[in-house]
Amino acid sequence: MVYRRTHQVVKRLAARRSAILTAAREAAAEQGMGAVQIAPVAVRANVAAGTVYRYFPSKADLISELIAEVSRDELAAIRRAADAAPGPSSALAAAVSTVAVHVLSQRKLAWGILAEPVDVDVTASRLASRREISGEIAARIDAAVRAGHLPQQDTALAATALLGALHESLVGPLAPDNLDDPAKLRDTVQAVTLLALRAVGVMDARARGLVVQATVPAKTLVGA
Amino acid sequence: MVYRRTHQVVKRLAARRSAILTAAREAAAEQGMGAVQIAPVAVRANVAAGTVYRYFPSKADLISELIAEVSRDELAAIRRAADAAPGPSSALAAAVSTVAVHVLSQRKLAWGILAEPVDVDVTASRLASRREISGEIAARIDAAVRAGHLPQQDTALAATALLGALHESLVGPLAPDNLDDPAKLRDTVQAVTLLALRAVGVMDARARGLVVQATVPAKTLVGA
DNA sequence: CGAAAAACTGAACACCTATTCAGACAAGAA
DNA sequence: TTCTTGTCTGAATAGGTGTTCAGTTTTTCG
Repeated sequence: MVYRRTHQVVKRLAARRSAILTAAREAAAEQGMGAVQIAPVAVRANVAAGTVYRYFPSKADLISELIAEVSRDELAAIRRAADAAPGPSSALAAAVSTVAVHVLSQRKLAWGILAEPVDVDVTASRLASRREISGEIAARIDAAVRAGHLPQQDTALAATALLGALHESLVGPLAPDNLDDPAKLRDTVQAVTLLALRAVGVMDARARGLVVQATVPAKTLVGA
Repeated sequence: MVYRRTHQVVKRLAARRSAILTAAREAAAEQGMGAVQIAPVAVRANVAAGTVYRYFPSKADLISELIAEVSRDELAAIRRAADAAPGPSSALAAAVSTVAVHVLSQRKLAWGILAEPVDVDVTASRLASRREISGEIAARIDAAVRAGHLPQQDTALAATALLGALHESLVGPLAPDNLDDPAKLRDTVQAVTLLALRAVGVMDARARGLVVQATVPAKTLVGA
């Protein structure tokens, strides 16, 4: 008489949950956060509207989890890129240009995660997301400072400022608009990376070198 | 039989319009854009809800005008500060630290104007506001470049990035929270101004000097 | 003053989408 | 198979706020 979830059911439940999240992510990536509405997302995920509520207590929770998921992916990418760099300064350069490239390649999604007005309260998860990414950048700046490559500074403030600069200039309302051209995109990534590195105190000449180093692998990856 | 507006009436109408805008601005400054709702604003301005619609076609128009108004004030302050500076580099420093001080002294309002989620569409006026301010900063960067104080660069992109850095680090969700302490506030303004100047290519040592110069008048003004 | 025009009022309306829930359906145990 | 528990459905509900508009007050002018 005890009803126990069979393995098959557990798998189906997980798949559904994931399908809903994916549907939400796709909607956000295609049309922005505004398009993440329960009914359309449910249709996209092949479930009824009510079903969504068996997996997420509320729309706010759904979006929060979406934000957390994207944020995890982003953080992992940043770490991978930075850890592969030869030293602290180029690790910082790699981290920054990774953020730039990612943000640019998913502009709608990035804007949605970061700043797009949403009708439900997602401040907490947005805050958490920023904390994670900013913390990682701060750690990289700190490493470069400790290595004597950068002047002493408030690394948390600097990291936040860098991210603000990247976001506003790349996905903000004043962002350049012809970034579909790969060459233009690369130039823009290099330009903002250069600004970021100089901001924390890398000398102009050295910064230019780091930027090129950090961008080349990105290019080859895209080409591969 | 032709009804013509008497001078007195014209004045009263203008006063009402202004009262409504002021009410909206106060609400935004105290509790954020979310508090700018027709009914409460009407109460604050001592009119009925319906009356608001005799002055503004829609809530979106009301908020748009609020944004434009604040933006005009801001732009004027930036120009004043920059024009009073002795040279292009210190004009840039003055412009940047003016933005920083203003944003910090009206944090809720700034956040509302810049990035707070609003239920109506205000993208157009936010865009215009950003364009104005960013254009002004870009012009100042350009002047410094032409004077040979800064390396050649995409000044529009740089200006946008600088503003993003200021906003995110000063009124974003990760902004430091104990900025009511004047000393801490001054340090923060100086820190972000320093980041901004270095970002566009000012040498560290020179940047530090400019920052101090640009911040001292601000301090004395506050004290006056 | 009295008529006409404008301005104002505020309660009622409209709209939109998240959320609910009673009934239908599927899956496990006996 | 049959009973029970779990899951799904989707139409109906709920709640909140921008907007309207018929009626009231104020203003102009002969």
